[in-house]
Amino acid sequence: MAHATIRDVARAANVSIATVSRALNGHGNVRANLREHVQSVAAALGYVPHTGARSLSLARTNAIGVMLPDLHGEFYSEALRGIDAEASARGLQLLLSNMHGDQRGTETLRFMRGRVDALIIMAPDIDPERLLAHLPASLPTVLISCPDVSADHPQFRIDNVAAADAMVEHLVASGRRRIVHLSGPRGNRDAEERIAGYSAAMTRHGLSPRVLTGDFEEESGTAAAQALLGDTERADALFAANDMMAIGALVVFQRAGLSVPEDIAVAGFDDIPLARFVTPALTTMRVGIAEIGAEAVSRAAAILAGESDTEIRWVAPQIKARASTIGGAA
Amino acid sequence: MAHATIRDVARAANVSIATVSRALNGHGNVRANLREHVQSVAAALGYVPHTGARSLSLARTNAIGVMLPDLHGEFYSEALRGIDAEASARGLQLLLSNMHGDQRGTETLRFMRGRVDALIIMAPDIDPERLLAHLPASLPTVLISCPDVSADHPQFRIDNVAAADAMVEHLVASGRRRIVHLSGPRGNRDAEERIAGYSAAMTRHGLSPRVLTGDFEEESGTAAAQALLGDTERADALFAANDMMAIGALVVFQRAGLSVPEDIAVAGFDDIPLARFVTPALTTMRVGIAEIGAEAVSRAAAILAGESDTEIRWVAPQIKARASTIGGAA
DNA sequence: ATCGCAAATGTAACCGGTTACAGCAAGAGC
DNA sequence: GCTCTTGCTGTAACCGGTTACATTTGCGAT
Repeated sequence: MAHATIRDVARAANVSIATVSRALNGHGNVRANLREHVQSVAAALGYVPHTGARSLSLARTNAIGVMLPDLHGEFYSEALRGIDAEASARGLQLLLSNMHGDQRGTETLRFMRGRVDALIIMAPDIDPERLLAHLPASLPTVLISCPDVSADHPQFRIDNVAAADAMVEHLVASGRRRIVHLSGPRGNRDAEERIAGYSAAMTRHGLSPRVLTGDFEEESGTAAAQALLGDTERADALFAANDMMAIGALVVFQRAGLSVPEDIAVAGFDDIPLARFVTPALTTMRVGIAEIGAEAVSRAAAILAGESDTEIRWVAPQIKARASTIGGAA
Repeated sequence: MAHATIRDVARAANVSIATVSRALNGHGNVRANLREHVQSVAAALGYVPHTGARSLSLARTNAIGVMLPDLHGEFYSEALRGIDAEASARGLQLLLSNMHGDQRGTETLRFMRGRVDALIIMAPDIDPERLLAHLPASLPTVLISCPDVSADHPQFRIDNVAAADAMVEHLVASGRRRIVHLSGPRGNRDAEERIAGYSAAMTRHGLSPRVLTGDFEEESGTAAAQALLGDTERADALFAANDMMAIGALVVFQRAGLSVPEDIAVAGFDDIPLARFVTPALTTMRVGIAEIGAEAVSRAAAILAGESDTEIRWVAPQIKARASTIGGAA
């Protein structure tokens, strides 16, 4: 049996649809016993309002669209967790759409029009023109770690340059010299900035930068570590641009009989939950992506409430120095 | 500026809204050059169809509602990842709604009516009457690990009893006798069934069951391990009802100077990605929740395509014996 | 030029709600 | 008893699309 509509309720209760709407939405100007009658009829029919229709006439959906690259690995899952926590606290639903690496993904943004009140986009490796072309005109949109496409949108930007620089400082301070960087994919904003910060710090210390290119997946950490094992003069530190690559490398080093951090230090980036649990615990830069996600929802909600916000909010990652870089497992 | 509507396009192109609709949706019966004209006008105006309105008249949303307990910990994140992968492969969007432990969460199901074509519900600790009361009548709904409320819905059920039994067998086979079970919260279906399987196997071997009650969170693993450390005759194996509790306990044991698995074996349940990475790697039961999530989407899609499906599909977890229970770190 | 028919286009109803405005009844004030 | 308010209820327009059906157009055949 199909769902009952407001007209079915009106007919069964012998009132007009306007009255049903008012009675069920608590609009005050309905006689008390009539209101109760309508409510009981609605309950008896198992009436549930059609949210789609409702939001069409209200021009309000109580939903936020979320666009992420993918859900692989803990990083974006953590982001989504933070978004979700804040959204449900505010009674908002989430409409999810992942780009899965392919640039076509932006087109799914079109399908969000009319279904959401605001948008949260996290897309570090999207083509700027593409993003700009698909960015909806009349929808509050919070950008997290996206290319610079507009000064009109509230943004979160991670200070990758300073953070990567700080990580090199940490490694140099603990006596490392041959520090290799395993980067994320070219074209990814976070990846490029981390390379820049790494290179600047290396150069400042008179060390020569060496960058291997990875793709943020565990396997590319595995591959990079195997490559390093073959070197005649082996690196004494590997700084990976995210935690999963660092962990992939860590496992390979240990399996090859090297001890971490004595033979080689390993550091990551992001501080995903997993980082604390590997042995030795992984040194990394804490980004706090779940908190950023939650805050993004708050900013979107504030804009919906009428505030204006075009601020670029900078996030400064914090170093988490753990056993994978600081020797003497004291 | 507000978004352009189909009427704006029609006016600007000097045609009727019907023609615009047909031209943009590729309905064939539009003169070729008129179609192009309409398309260029639409592009010039930055017209994007209002998906909400579209799905109201089509009675089709191309979205699936997903209801999970929460996104804490990797288990449900993995489930969502599987669901998401299959959904985007099929061009479906996901509308997310978490219950966050409180039973009120089911009410958010109401807000899904009219917004989604089908529903996937994973709710091992929901009150059956509540679930039944809020289960929408006319929406394909796939249940994963839910209480028995209906024979009319496609379901996935995890064979927790057999799996917990098998884990006890594994521990007994490796010489353990004082095997303690750290359960999930009372009222949670998975938790109760794992207790049952554990108890049955223990009794069969003439061993006395001992169950500590946890809540599936890491902290309750920590607490349980601390409690066990105080025992005079200490347990020689801890079988936790999920991986996070097992890992919490593992850390405490090691910090207290015990060696795992020599002094005490530790086993979990779920095989979350993290389980492979702790040291020693965690023995666990692989549920394959991401695959289940993906399959749930496929079943929902099949029902939407007209198939009928009221099958209860049983999932048999596979044991992953790793170093946390099998001695001799060979 | 006229007719017939197929193809293209327009008109209007519909999806399921909300709400401005109109209508109506009852009570207050004279 | 009559008018004026006040407050409840109903009618109908609207949100932005789709599409059945009616109408117009274009073209070939006569």
